[in-house]
Amino acid sequence: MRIKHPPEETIGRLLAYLRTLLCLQEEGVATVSSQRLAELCQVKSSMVRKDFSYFGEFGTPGVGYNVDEMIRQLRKILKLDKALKAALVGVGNVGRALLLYPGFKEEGLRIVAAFDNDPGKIGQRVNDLVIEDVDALKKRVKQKGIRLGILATPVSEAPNVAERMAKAGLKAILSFAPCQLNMPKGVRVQCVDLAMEMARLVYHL
Amino acid sequence: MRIKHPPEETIGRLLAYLRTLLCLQEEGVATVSSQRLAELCQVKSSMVRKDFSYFGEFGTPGVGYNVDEMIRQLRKILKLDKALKAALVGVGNVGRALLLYPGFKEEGLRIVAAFDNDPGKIGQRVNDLVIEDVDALKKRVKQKGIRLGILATPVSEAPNVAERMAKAGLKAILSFAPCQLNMPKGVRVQCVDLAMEMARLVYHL
DNA sequence: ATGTGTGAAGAGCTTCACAGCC
DNA sequence: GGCTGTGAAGCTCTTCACACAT
Repeated sequence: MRIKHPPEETIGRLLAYLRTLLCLQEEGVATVSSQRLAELCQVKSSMVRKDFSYFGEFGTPGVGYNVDEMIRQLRKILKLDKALKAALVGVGNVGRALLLYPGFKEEGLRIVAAFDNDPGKIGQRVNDLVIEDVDALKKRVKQKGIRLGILATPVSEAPNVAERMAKAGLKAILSFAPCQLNMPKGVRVQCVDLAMEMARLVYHL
Repeated sequence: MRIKHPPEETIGRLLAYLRTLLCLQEEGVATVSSQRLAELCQVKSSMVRKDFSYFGEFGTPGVGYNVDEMIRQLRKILKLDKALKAALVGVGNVGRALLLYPGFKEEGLRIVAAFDNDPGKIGQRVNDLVIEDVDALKKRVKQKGIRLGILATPVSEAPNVAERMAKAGLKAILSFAPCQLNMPKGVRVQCVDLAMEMARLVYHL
């Protein structure tokens, strides 16, 4: 293996495995079999082994996987082994929640700058960060070497803001605006549409 | 067609089509071809037609799809044609943002009750809603006929709270806690893991 | 001419099943 | 005995290509 690139779904599952392995580590578990890990993540054991196999051979036949080692490997594979800086644009309710969200830290992610265009918000402090004018975005991105962006403005401004973020040099954008954003090639967008997730659930009722 | 159930991916795309059709409607567009709609949603036109074909024949050869009619049909297919009530548990930063989130209304979703276990929060008003004690969850769910739940507590409490939500009679739960939740059969869980979405983006950098 | 609906082909993902290793 | 790694089979989803409708 290792020649063929893994399916996108594999990446999602590797993240789930990592989350679970961190729990096991906390409980003091030293090794885990693909079967046990699969149970905990609600997938098939062959799936776990296949997912891992895209990146190498990490297990010991007859024993399983070493928890500490596997965590290290997954962090490396998922590029979560070094801290990453992100810039947030749009400090409304969602933006504020993201600034205060504790979950990012655990994955080595830090929001190091926040922007808005509302003069009433500019200058305010949230969680050790001073909200700046969006006009300062490009400068800060360059200065701090930021590569990740989080877009949390209303839909009406999203396409416009997204373009500015791309022009500022951000290479990947996590968008909370429920709309299509067409970006220049080389800039990746991931959309989190809360109403859509909710609606998906409704469909299955 | 119509015998085979559609892939899960189709549901996600139908929601995207609906979002786009609503934009077109606002712009006063009367009809749209699968090709145009596909462009706007960044998929192939055959995909659009196939997705629709799982549920019936909605288009006119040589013309395309009537925007108003298609919106009506999609709302019906996705069960978004009647208002749905949801209960929120955990009014922290994320929970508060969700209570104030405007996007739900457009899909006919309304959060009609909010709960927390922090005595300091119980009794507070957020957006016309008084935060109640979690102990009142079951009673309110029954009383108001709520079927959807939103879980926005810290991870440490999530499994516990999820169980209470299931026992209270909620049939589907949207969880913002980054952890696996095993629910009794018949209760569906959809997890929105913000750090995971972010990490997925990092991987592709 | 233009555009839908769909069977069939193609691509991609998951599961099986077993050889090989501890 | 127990478990991993993986080719091959099986399955699902997507794309093609064309008959048919306006």
